[in-house]
Amino acid sequence: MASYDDVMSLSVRRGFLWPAVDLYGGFAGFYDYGHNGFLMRRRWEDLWTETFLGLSDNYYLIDTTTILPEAPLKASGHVDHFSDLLVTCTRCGESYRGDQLLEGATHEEHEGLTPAELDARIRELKIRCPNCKGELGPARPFNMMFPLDVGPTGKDRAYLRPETAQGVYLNFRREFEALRRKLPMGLAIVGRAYRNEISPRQGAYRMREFLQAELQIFFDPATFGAGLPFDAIASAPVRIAWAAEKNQPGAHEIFPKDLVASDLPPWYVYHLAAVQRFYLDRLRVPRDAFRFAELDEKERAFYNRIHFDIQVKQESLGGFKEVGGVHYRTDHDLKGHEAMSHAKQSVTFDGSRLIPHVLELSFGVDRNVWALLDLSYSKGERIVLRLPPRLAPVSVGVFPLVNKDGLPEKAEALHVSLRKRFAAFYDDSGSIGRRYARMDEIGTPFTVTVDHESLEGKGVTVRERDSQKQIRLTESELADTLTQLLAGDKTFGA
RNA sequence: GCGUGGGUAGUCUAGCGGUAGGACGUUGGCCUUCCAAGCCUACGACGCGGGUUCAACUCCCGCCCCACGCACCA
Repeated sequence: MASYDDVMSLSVRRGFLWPAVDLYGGFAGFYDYGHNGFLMRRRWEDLWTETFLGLSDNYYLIDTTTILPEAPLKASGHVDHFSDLLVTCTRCGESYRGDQLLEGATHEEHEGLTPAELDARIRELKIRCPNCKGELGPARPFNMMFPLDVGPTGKDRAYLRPETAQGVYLNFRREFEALRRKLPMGLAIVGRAYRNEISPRQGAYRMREFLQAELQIFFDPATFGAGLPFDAIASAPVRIAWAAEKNQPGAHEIFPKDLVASDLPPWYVYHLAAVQRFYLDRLRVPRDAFRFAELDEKERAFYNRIHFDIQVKQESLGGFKEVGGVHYRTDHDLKGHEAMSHAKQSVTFDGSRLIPHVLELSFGVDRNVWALLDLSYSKGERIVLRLPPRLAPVSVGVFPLVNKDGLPEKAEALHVSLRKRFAAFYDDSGSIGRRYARMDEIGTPFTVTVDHESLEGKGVTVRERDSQKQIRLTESELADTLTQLLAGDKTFGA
């Protein structure tokens, strides 16, 4: 059980994460990673990449610009749907979205109005503040995207990308050609995205600059399901909370075939199972702390036909919180870019001509890092970060038992040799217990101690973080055994 | 953005209109044969800006930042 302050305090103290620019009082919505946070994050990204690119031989990482001109973001719908006109009540100060006020009054859709047009309509319809009946102030544009003026004249309107996905869609045709016209084709980006959140909150949970890891899978809906090894996931139930239950704490355990029976496409269910396996098996998230939460039609974006959030239960954030999503975006994005750019996005594959559909596996990297810090945090006599070994910033700590009799020299030599294969860290400061405690706090799974017996060729001790138990290994077997322990191929003490 | 509460070393915290104290951590040393021991040593803070005052960390104003609630989160 970790409170928000527990996680943040450890993060700051041990070099994981802290508010950016705090020298100048901070900068809301922006966080910096320290040395351990960066290592842990990179290990998460590596594991993510290995897992999801591993779903197919035709899935790859690409990297695209973080600044996009206006046109593609108009095509994607972000310029119109990500920008709202806000109207503030002059009496009670409450703010409303202009289009929603008009819709409430006329039951018609109102999009693309200028601020002046909206003001005129509000006067015409005599709309008052729904909260206090006060007079409404002038409309002002609010854009969730950060606008930029590119070039010397500043006339080329551009934005920081609000999601990495568009970079993939813009490169679909190039990659389809370069990857020799095969479907399904997967293109992933791990990179930064930017949203001008109205009120950033809860540390790394809602930030204005954040990292996404997104895999866009392009496929033919007619054949995608048949090409997937559905049997491989059929026996494991998937944890689901339906839209109506999202404020309840639990989840149903539903077998894949029953999800298909409830109208989800087999290929969609297959990917839910793959995502769940990533969380439960690779990230070692406790089963009851993981679920998919369905979004109903009102909640999901207009282009998503099917949308389940990936949620992880975090004490520090007050329960199940979104860390990613599985989105069936249909052919919305490619169609939009075709219409705007006039560049054909349809392709011929297996004898049929189509604009591929897209399944997006989307993950907030910072949110995932935070969730793992939260879940790993355990506090007894001392704080222990029970990270999965793959994610720990340091894999092996190396210590001399005492600082005399040549033990430091021997331990340092061992450290130098272990460094070639592991993220190893040497420490001879303070007592041995203190050094174990320091390693526990950053989640180092194993520590090796050189003692007097080591000088006599009787090996070294290896301590396991979670059990605090020790075994003695000869120096010749040490490296291979550590490799097996870290990979989970061997159980400690066995 | 609105409301409530808050901001003192790296972390946690005491305090006062007049020299800012502690604990833990960190540094260096002594000691030490396995889990934050002990002794010595050193480093280290009043979020920012303005005002009142002989004097402001303390009172007043503005801003920034944080948590929580509301709103927002295509």
